[in-house]
Amino acid sequence: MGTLAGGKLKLVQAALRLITETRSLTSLGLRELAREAGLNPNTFYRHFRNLDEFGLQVLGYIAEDMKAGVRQLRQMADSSEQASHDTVTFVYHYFLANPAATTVAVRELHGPSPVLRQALEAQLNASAREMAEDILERGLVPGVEATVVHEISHMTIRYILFRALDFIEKPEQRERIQGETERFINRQFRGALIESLDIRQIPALKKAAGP
Amino acid sequence: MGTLAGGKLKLVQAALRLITETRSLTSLGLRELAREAGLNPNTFYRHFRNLDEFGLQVLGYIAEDMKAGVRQLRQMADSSEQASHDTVTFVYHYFLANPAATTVAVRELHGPSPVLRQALEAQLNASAREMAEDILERGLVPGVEATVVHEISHMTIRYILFRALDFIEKPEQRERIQGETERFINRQFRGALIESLDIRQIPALKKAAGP
DNA sequence: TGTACATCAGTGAACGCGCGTTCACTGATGTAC
DNA sequence: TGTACATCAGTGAACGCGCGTTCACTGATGTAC
Repeated sequence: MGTLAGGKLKLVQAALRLITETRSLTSLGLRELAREAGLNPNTFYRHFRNLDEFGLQVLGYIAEDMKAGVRQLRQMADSSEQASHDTVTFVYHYFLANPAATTVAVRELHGPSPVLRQALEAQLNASAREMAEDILERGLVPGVEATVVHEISHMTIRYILFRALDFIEKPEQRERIQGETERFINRQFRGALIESLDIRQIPALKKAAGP
Repeated sequence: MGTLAGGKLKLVQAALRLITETRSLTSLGLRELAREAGLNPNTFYRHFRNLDEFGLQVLGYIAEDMKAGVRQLRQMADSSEQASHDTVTFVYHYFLANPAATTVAVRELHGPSPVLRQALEAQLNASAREMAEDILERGLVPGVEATVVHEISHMTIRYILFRALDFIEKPEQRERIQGETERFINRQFRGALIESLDIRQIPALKKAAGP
């Protein structure tokens, strides 16, 4: 929030309240938002020029919140071996605590508004970069090139995000989803490790993994 | 198509024409569809009870089409080492040739209609199962357990799908996206291969990959 | 082969509704002198 | 410290529009006897 106050804040919060399992940010109407915020429809125009501008503000609000989450994450997970487990646990708990923000991100990343898509993409890329730099600084995966770490981070961020909806909506599958996500990450990095080695050092892999 | 004819077919085709970069299946209106199909709005009700039922029919239409594509895919890619490259090439070319169908799938998989989400999920699961069985029958990844092959297939299908939109919309990035997808698949299977080995056989991996 | 009837795709007019947007207005808060 | 004015968030009424839906009707095709 920070810079947001008064009616502006009320409208943004109304959006987060209205976004549920079956609603996306883009589908919210001006009158609907004003109603939920307890304001006159016209008041919307005092703060935003149109619904696209409003969407961007909501995204900004969410991004700020997520950055705080990431900063918090950086301080824990100091054991190398448990890093992926801890990270995944943390991120999914964050999603669970912020279902509206998460739903917005998932829906709009492939949604119909190019403006919002682009803004979200930029935010995800920033998160991926941060994650990669963190991994590199800590030396969590020695032997894997920096560009590859960045590529895998990029994939991982997106993978986690698009499993987040199921994680939120289907409690009975949470354990399974979390396990799959951890295996996903570990396989990516281990697979990358092999790529970087001279494969002929490892007889058992020769046949299957190719040159 | 097959069972579809006349006005029913016209409406479904109108939907595929209307779905572009900025429109999703759920966002189409009854009057809009009828207009595009050159029919009276009421004619819609002669064929569908409501828009949800219509959406399911469109999904069915698309699924039939995709199944034909998969059957075609099964007949090629007989070289083990080139399997992932060939498959990825084929699938992305299919997406490029059917942009509307692809866009529908991506958007609605995380879209606002639970009915459509569930239907799409079932179709993706079926595709993943088929892919896994194909890999197992051909013995493309010896040493990886069947359940793991299924899990990776499941992930791969989703990964490819959600990169499909970028692939379609950003021609200058196609080569990069395809390369990343191939590396994604190879890393998954190679990572899985290591998991299944006794890690102490491979000194170079000991430190990094953990117990 | 002809007649009577049912089925079915499609039409045109009309409905009530919620939407985004505009206009003129109010009252509170801040600023200049 | 007081007065005059500008700025700003919020209001209420009204607009035109496209939407989903209903009704009564038409004409073609299929079916029974």
